[in-house]
Amino acid sequence: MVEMKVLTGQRVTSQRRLILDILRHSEGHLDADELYRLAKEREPRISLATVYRNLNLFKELGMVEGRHFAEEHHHYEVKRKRKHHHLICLGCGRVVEFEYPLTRQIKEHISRKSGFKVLNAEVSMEGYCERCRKDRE
Amino acid sequence: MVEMKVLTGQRVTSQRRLILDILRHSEGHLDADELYRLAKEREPRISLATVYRNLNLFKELGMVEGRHFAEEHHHYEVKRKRKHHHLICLGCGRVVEFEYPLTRQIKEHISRKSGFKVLNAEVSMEGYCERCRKDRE
DNA sequence: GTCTATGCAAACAATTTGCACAGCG
DNA sequence: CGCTGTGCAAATTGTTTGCATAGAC
Repeated sequence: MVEMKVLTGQRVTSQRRLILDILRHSEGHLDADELYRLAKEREPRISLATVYRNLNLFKELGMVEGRHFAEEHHHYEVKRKRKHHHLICLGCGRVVEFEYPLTRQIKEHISRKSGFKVLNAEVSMEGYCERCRKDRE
Repeated sequence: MVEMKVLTGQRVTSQRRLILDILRHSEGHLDADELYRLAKEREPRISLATVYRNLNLFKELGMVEGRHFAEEHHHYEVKRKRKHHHLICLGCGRVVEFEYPLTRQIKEHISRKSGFKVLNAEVSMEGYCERCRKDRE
């Protein structure tokens, strides 16, 4: 199982396969509880503790990232190769991803000014999505 | 008291003055607990509930913003006029602010592509600060 | 004096942990 | 068949709430 390559040393259990599978097919933005709900549909005996334990494991292994968006949105997403940013709708809470090459120049500028070694840069934008914008009129 | 102007309708209590004062003099990045600790130094009878209640009040009034940085950093900061971004040190957790004019072009580009009405854009970068970088060698 | 804000303790919500058993390797 | 992962329930942590009293206006 190719996707399990990262689990070296760790055991590949049905629960772990299930959790990863859900994350992979979920457009990437789920909180622990939604994930638990979805997992129970397929495997009713799974426990919430297992979901948390494995999310933490996957984070440590670098397969999954936790994100804390503005107020009350703790999400998890599978790491992908292409770096992407986030758009958060203030109306419905929906999170949309977008790609944008955050220019090397910005990072270099900041590194120079701050003394930080910048590894990672992420933009998040807030606003209203098309649907919510219409609803607000 | 000029700084209290925003508290229209609300009462100006010693606790509220204290909390705002601490936030204002703290370089802006504190979590609820640190704030509580600092407040108790000056006013030992203050309660944690009061800290939370007032942080929420200040947020509603738009005087203070809550931020959730990568893993386990729920901070509050007083809103200032100049828009700024954040640099988070993966070593020591320190948060440093920087200014950078996030060009209107980026926002417009995104708005067009996504249908979102973008109100707000923020960059956060992760890396290692000068000190931690040296420690890691 | 009235009515909002506070302290305290109890309630809640989200996440973590201890233990005995299940099941991967 | 040994040892890691799981389910369950209890523990912990972060935040909110109800109630009687203090104190701003």
